[in-house]
Amino acid sequence: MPELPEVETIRSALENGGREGSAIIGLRVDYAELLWQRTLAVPDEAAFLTRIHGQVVCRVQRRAKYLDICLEPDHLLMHLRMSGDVRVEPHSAAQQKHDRLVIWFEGGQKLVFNDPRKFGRVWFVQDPDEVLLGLGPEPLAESFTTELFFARLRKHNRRLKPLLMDQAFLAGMGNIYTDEALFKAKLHPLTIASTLSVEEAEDLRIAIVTVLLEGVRRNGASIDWVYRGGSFQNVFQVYGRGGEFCNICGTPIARIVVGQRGTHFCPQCQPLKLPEN
DNA sequence: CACGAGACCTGTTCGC
DNA sequence: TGCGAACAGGTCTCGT
Repeated sequence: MPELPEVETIRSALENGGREGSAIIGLRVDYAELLWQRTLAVPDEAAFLTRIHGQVVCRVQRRAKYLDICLEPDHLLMHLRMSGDVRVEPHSAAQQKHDRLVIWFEGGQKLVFNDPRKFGRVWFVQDPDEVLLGLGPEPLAESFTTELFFARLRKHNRRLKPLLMDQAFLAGMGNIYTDEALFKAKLHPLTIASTLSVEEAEDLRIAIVTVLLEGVRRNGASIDWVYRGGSFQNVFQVYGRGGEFCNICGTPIARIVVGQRGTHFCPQCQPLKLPEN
């Protein structure tokens, strides 16, 4: 479930409390319980368990798809990868299948990292930059301007779909929002980035921001058994709609594989413009 | 530099 | 109904 809007939805719930009253600001860590070793990337388990005891949550931030739970003085960074999820519940709640890490707070609450596929990772570090340094621009930041985006696009002779999902190029886009943004910008996923005009770069930047903000507004997308109560899936234009008809022109939505990822687009609305000469 | 394949994992859905 | 194949919100590493 986790692209930028889904992670932002979780961040917001941890900071402000969702309808489940899941805010954790101000809570003090009693102890942590690591249920699957590989979930903790760094440091080693012993150091982690010792050092996190007594630390207090002061805020919860997000950078791209990373959740940054700011403790005093360290940071607990989480990446949900394909199937990770976070819950806040009373100590009395039963452990669930696929729970990988539990942070027990004083006062009766606990934070649980659950992840069926075990791809998710948690880092406990003093400086978040140790983990986040290689990330590209944050698409929802003021600094993500058309000028910046166009300049970066021009440097790559790569296809738009994999490039937009490259976290070093742009941080936070995943398979769903990339397909939806390319549809909104009327650009074929195989378009070579360096061939875009400034106008096309502007359209694409606006499409990316629009789609991400709509995702955040709808609390993300919920699909299949990985559910968090979002509703963005109800307004998908192309993602997961291969064979169905385009809402704009009625042409059947195509599904191809690009960079090992299912890629959905409308062949009519998003024609592939071959390079002149 | 750009790209494909394979790893890492479990669960659900599809096709015969 | 059953059973294996295909596929899933992500990222990393290796070989070409």
